This record gives sequence, structure tokens and C-alpha cells, in this order.
Amino acid sequence: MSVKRIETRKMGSDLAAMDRPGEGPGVQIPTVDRILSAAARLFAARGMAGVGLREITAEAGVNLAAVNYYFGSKEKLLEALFLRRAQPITAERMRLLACCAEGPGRPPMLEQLLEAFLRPAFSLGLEAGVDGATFGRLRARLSVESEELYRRIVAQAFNPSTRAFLDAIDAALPELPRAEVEWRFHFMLGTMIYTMAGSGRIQSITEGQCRPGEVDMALAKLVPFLCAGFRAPVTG
Amino acid sequence: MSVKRIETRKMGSDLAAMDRPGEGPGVQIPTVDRILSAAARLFAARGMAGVGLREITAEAGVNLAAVNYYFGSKEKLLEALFLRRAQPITAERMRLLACCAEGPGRPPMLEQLLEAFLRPAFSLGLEAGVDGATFGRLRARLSVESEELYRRIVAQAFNPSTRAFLDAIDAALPELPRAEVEWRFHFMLGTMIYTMAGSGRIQSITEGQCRPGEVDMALAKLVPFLCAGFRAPVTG
DNA sequence: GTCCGTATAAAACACTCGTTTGATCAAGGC
DNA sequence: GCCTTGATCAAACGAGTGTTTTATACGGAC
Repeated sequence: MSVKRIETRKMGSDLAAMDRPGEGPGVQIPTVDRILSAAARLFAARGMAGVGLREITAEAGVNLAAVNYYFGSKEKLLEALFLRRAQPITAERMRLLACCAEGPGRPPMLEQLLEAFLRPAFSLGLEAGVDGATFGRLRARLSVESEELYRRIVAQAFNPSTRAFLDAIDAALPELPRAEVEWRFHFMLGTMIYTMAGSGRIQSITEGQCRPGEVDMALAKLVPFLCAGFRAPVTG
Repeated sequence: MSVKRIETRKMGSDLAAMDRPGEGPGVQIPTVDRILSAAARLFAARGMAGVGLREITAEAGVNLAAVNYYFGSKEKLLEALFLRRAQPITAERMRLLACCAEGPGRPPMLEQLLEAFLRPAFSLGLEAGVDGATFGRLRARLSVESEELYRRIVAQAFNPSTRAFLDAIDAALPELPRAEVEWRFHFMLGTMIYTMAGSGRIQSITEGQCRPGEVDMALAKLVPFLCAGFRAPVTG
């Protein structure tokens, strides 16, 4: 019944400015960032319900109560973490989208658009101490989730930029009905998320021949495949 | 320290023969099957770590100890459940694969193969009291998982039939290097699993215009898209 | 009748969970 | 000096975890 005494400290990034760089070997990463890093790793590896706050705070080297102190709850921690990691991806996407243009000596528009959409998702999302695949796996997890909270988090983070690309691709394929573009865009999301998740299933099928993981290799395989799919004639 | 006193009852299907059909309105579904149904629903909706045995057994209307009595552990319950639901899918796949053949008046071989691979996954996997999307979501969850146990379960259930299709598709695309076929097969798995998961993301982007869910509609959109992708010229 | 193997039931076991509570410590203002 | 403020801490809260144990009921075999 008691009212929350402290209504959650206001995040990290601004506080992070406190530690001046170069004042010694012990730079002391702020508590908030250490929690975010550890939580990203563990959530990605074992899911939200699969990791406890005690494990997260232990790995981050902070006190158990710090999560509720800074974020308010476990769910809010996930939300803050996801939005923070998604932001650079969507920003880079929009930047690359603005660079897409038809012209002599350039690839076709569709190829440019897919590359601009996919590359940031594959190459960004990493932070200090976290390998790139981590956020991809977390994203895949949330994408497969059916609970409203998780879907809201993903939609909130990615819908605007995604919709911009959907419109641009639709414009680049004028002969294709909008509904068809949406279906194929959905299929693209599937390949992207499944590849980012690094399920390892293709390795298990081919006994390790095919290793999706290196960004450039994956993109070089993915973009032509998807472009051909987008350009497939409509079947009536 | 104590040794397991009872080494797990030997499953359900054989026991299910005990209840003769038509001996009254109360047909009494066996305990094992009720557990499997409830567990499938709940695991699919909230993940393995997100549901407790108490909730499963309550929904199934059986005693808490029944899970450990019949399956041995929560993990073994998941494994039994997954293998049992996957079996009809792989069986139907292999049956359809055997029906694929080139000939006048038939679709091209690649279209036949993809249809044979995808349709059982979309249309089967449902059981008494469980809607079709349930197992698809569970499959998507396990596919995204990184822990060895879950990957082993998926591989064990689906690798043989999947490998058969990989070989058949490879044979149907003789001009394509094997490695390229494997990449594209991996992409196909992504679209399939993501669509089966019914993430609802495309609905959220298009504000409900595009509804993947009806089997025939999804297949009619998916097969041409994927076939075009498979037939894309190799770049490099 | 007893005996036996199977099935269900209730209770307990030893933990772990997310969250909250006070206490403590270090600065900064005045 | 005191007071305040933000941060960290150990400890406890109540509820929930998977699993095991003990006990009880049912049903044929003999």
C-alpha cells in the first residue's frame, strides 16, 4: 500500500558525463550502464523470465536494489534497455534512407533500400562489452513474444523507421499492389530477425558449412535473395 | 541423494487406448494428454521459464505431481511435447516430398518442393483443444533460443526431414552452388518461422491491413516470393 | 480376504523470485 | 559545525519455484 518513496532516478547518459575521461586508469563505468550491459547479455541469452535480478546485478557488480532504484522494475529495465539500443539503429537507417537515390552508376533503388534497412540492424546495436549478436538475439526474442508489453516495446522502438522503409519500397515497386508489398516486407523481417538470432540451425543442418554471422557476407547473400523475392510477379 | 524411486511412466498414447470410445458422454481425456495440451498452450504463450508447473497442472485439471510422475521433469515435458507435435509435421512433409515430380501440367519442381515443405508446418501441429497457431509460436520460441537443450530438441525433431528437402531443392537448382542453396534455405526458415509465430508486427505497421494467419493465403504469398529468391542469380 | 502395481492427492522441501525497507556513507551548501 | 541529497548496502518481505515424499484410493490377480 505504501507509496513509492523514490520515483526512479532519471536514467544514465546525462549522469555519465560526470566521469571526465583521462583522470586515471580506473574510469569507473556508471552503475546504470553496467546494469544495462549485463542485462542485455543475460536477457538475450536466456530471456526475460529466465534471468533473475540477482544474477544481473551480480554480473554488473552492483547491489540488488539498484535495478529498482534506477529503473523502477524489471520490466522497465527491459524497456529502457531495448529503446536505448534500438535508437542508433533507427537513426542510422533514416540517415541511409536519405542517401538512397537513383542515378547512373548506382545500384537499383530496391537494392539500395534493402541494404539501408538491413545493414544497421546487423552492424549496430552493440555497446561497450557486448558483442553485436547480443541485441539481435534480444530483438528476435521480443519479436516472437505474444504478450502485449513486449510487442508494444518493439513497435514503439522500430515502427516509425520501418514504416518509412515500407513506403519507400512501395514507391520503388510501382507495379506491385500495396498489400503484396506489405506481405513481402513481412517476409523480409522474418529473414532478418531469424538471421540476427543466429539460431545455429543451418549450421546444425549443414554440419557447419554455412555460418551466418559475418555482417558483409550475410548482407551479400540476403539482399539479392530478398530483391528477387520483392520483384517476383504477382500471382492472381 | 535419494535415487529416483519411479523412473517415469511410459507416456500416454498407448495408455490412451484404455478408454473405449462411445461408452458415455464423459470420455475422460487421459492425464498425460491434458498436461500436454495445457503445457503447449502456456509454453507457446509465455515461454518455458514464464510458466510454472502449478499453472500448467491447474489448467489441465490434474495434480501438481503428475508432471514429474509422467514426464520426470519440466524439461522432459517440453521435450516430449515438442517431439509429439513435430512428428505429424515431418511425416506429412516426407509424404508430400515423395509425391513431388516433374511432369506436364504440374507446377515447376521448386514450387512443389516449397509447398510440400511449408504446408504441413502451417496446417498441422494442432491437437485437441489447441488452435493451430500454438505450436507455431512454440516452435518460433525454441528456434530463437540459444541454450543447447532447446536447440537439440528442435534439431532432433526436424533435422532429418529438413535435410531431405535441402537436398531435393539443391537437386532442383543444379546451377546454384550448394552453399548458396543453404543460405537461401536458411532465409526460408526465417520467413516460415516468423510467419508462424504470428508476431503481429506487420499488423502493427500496416494498422491491420495484412493478416498472416490463414494458411492458404500465407502460402500463396510465401511460395512465389521464396521461389523467386531461390532462383535469383548468384552475385559475386 | 490379501497382495500388488498404478494413479492421484496433499504436504513439505529447499530455494529463488521481484520488491521494499531502513541504515549507512560521501559530498555539497551554508 | 549541521542538514540535505543522492547513492549504495544488507536484510527482510511474501509469494512462487521444481521436485520429492508420504499417504490414500482403485482394480485385478490369486
